[in-house]
Amino acid sequence: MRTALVIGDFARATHLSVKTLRHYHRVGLLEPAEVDPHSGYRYYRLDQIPTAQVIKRFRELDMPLDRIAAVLATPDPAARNRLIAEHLDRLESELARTRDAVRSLRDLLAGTAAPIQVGHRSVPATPAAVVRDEVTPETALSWLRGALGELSATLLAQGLTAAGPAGGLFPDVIFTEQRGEATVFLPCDGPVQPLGRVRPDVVPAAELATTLHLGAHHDVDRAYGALAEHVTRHALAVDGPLREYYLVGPHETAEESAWRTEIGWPIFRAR
Amino acid sequence: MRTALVIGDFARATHLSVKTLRHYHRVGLLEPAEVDPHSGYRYYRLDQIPTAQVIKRFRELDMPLDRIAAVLATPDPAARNRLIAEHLDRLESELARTRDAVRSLRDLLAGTAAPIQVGHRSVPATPAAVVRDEVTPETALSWLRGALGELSATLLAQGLTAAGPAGGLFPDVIFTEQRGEATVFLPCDGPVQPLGRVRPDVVPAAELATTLHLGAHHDVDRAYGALAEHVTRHALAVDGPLREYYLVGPHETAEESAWRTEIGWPIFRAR
DNA sequence: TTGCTCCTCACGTCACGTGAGGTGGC
DNA sequence: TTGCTCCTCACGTCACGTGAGGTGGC
Repeated sequence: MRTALVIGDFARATHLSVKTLRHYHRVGLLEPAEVDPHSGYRYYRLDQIPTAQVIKRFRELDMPLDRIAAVLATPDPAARNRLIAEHLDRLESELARTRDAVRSLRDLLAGTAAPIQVGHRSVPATPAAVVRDEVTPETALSWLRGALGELSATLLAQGLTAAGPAGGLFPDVIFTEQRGEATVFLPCDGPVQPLGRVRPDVVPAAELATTLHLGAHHDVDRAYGALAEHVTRHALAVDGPLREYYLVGPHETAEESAWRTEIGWPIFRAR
Repeated sequence: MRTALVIGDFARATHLSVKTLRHYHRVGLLEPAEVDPHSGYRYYRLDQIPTAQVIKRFRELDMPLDRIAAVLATPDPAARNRLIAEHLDRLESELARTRDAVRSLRDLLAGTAAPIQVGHRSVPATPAAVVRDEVTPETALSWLRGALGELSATLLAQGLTAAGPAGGLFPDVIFTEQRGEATVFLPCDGPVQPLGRVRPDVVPAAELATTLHLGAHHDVDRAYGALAEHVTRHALAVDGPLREYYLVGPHETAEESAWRTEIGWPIFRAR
């Protein structure tokens, strides 16, 4: 009992604030070794200091409290390391995103970005293999990567050939509501058999205002902005999903700077 | 009027959600060009798209909304760039912090960190030049840097010589309440004249449990934990500010890995 | 006229911090 | 006994998201 620490002592020992320690108790992340049932005083043991330090490190890495709890509750070191590695991966991709955002911000502010060319194009109805799923803007990119991979693999397995570049359909609600049902498709020269998430379907014909976006996908909003401006200025707006064609995409190369994406915005039929 | 966009169109054009746009209106960050007084409908102009894109980029860099508003309200490009550079600096130091935390976490989990040696030491009352300020754990390090610089410069200017390593006094409340009045001191061989934040004072004598912390300051909590454990286990605890001596510190080298800090925890007089 | 889009309002989320008002331990 | 430390409870912060209930525009 002489080695029990009241909350203030434990705060000094761990550099976690008293408020934080109470919060961790409330949510069950770090329970005091003993709580006086009368006074409510929390008592911590010395051997809880290392646990508190580990929690503190995870928080410095912005790991959510429930994930920290999950890590601490995982006794198997391999499974535990997997959870940690996952988080470090997430951190790293966030870091990459930050780097991209810095570069993109510099471009925007410097006004050095190339002006965006808008053209018009008619696409016919096209038989294709498709994957359809509920996505959010954050999950969209990795979902796209996986779905494109699955489509290519399925066509290959069924002896079919791609009859054009892969593409995607994104209904408005994805942008206004931050989630909705997106479609990726890969046109093919014969009917695909349903397998996994892959289904046969026909991508509808469309009249599109288009622009070509070069490089990584994270700053396509400039292309979208340019199309929106064009379509509005010329009073061409019409309902329908936004469309992307992956001329060079994640299924061809991991080198994002080499990607070429055609963005299409639905418009009135030109003639 | 034909070029006005309702909120959903503007969301599609900018990839900001409708909820987000309403929020930005509420807080005054991005006001619609027009609001119908009857229906409350928000109308945006095409030339607001670039502004929205800039805001989006800043948000991807986690800049707080009020700072973004400040940047947008700053017409002078130089002042504007200063605000942005400031934020990028903050980002960078956070990045460094993250890297440190990853390394430190690995050490903790691997258990490869060297065991921490605790000793006892008696320090006499010492005349010194001091700077005292309200600090929080986050601001502590940069405050320390500045105050140490000011102390060295002031002694030099007054023809005085440091009579020992610089140090700091940190009362309990800084750790339990996340803020409090800290003191940095630099012992000197004569009475310093008050100048700037610098005052003469006497650093009180103390009996200390001590340990030597090598390297950057961010993982001193391991040293604190070890001292807390030692002091508790041997029932030596006594009230008083925690103490640090910067044997090699930020005023000598910017290379954090070279820093040597003695951490002192007040204890009962040994004899 | 239908139904889609827009509106407001109140509340939720996450990880705490703030502060009031009060009790307990040495 | 004093005063410091502890307690709970309710509310605030930040940047939105959720969802109910209702109106407006084409």
